[in-house]
Amino acid sequence: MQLIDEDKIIDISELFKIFGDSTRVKIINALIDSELCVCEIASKINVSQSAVSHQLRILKASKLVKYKKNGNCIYYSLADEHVEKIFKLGCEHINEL
Amino acid sequence: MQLIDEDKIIDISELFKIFGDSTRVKIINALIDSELCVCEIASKINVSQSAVSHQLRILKASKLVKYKKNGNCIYYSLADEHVEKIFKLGCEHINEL
DNA sequence: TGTATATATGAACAATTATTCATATAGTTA
DNA sequence: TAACTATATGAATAATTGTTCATATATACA
Repeated sequence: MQLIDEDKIIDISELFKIFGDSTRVKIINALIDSELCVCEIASKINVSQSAVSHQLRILKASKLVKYKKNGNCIYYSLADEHVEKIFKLGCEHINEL
Repeated sequence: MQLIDEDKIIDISELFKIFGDSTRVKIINALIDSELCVCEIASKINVSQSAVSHQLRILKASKLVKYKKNGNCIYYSLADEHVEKIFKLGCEHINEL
């Protein structure tokens, strides 16, 4: 007997799909320590501003990051503790292989 | 200061990529309850035998499932408690959105 | 107002990937 | 051995997706 219906399964796979790209994971990893603006993220993870912006859009749409304006910079941070939890569980698994 | 190097980030994203497909998540969900052979999985989640077999190959290669032979059936089960943990954390996140 | 900086976005392209279909392999049983 | 069942796999196809490049938008500051 399955407790989880098909729609939810798709939502879950969509969630993990977001974590399934190295640029996005780099962004998430960078934001664990502190909130950062777009160009700080780009330089920290060594990815073009455009690519970071495209990926932030996806992270934003999935509500995995939040942001606030400050001057003409936009500071991004992780949306909630779930994001870090999922990321860290992934780390753990990798470390134990 | 990042604690996690680039190689590991890629490994982590590769791991989540595996969870980022609904057929694979359906298989994982089906295997939480009990071990199942290929055709049982296929009929339980309503996906063709070939598609299930292709995805099991990927899950096997990532060491997320293990298997044993019994007669001419091959029974698959989740490799370790991490797999279920990651899946359930994904569920939790979805349920709280 | 004009210039510089920060961010977002559309289009194009390349690469990856999941499914289907056909078929191969292997074990079981009559 | 022959027929049947279970599983795996290669090739082809369609769809998705990440990056780049060019450019748009918006804010700050001189």
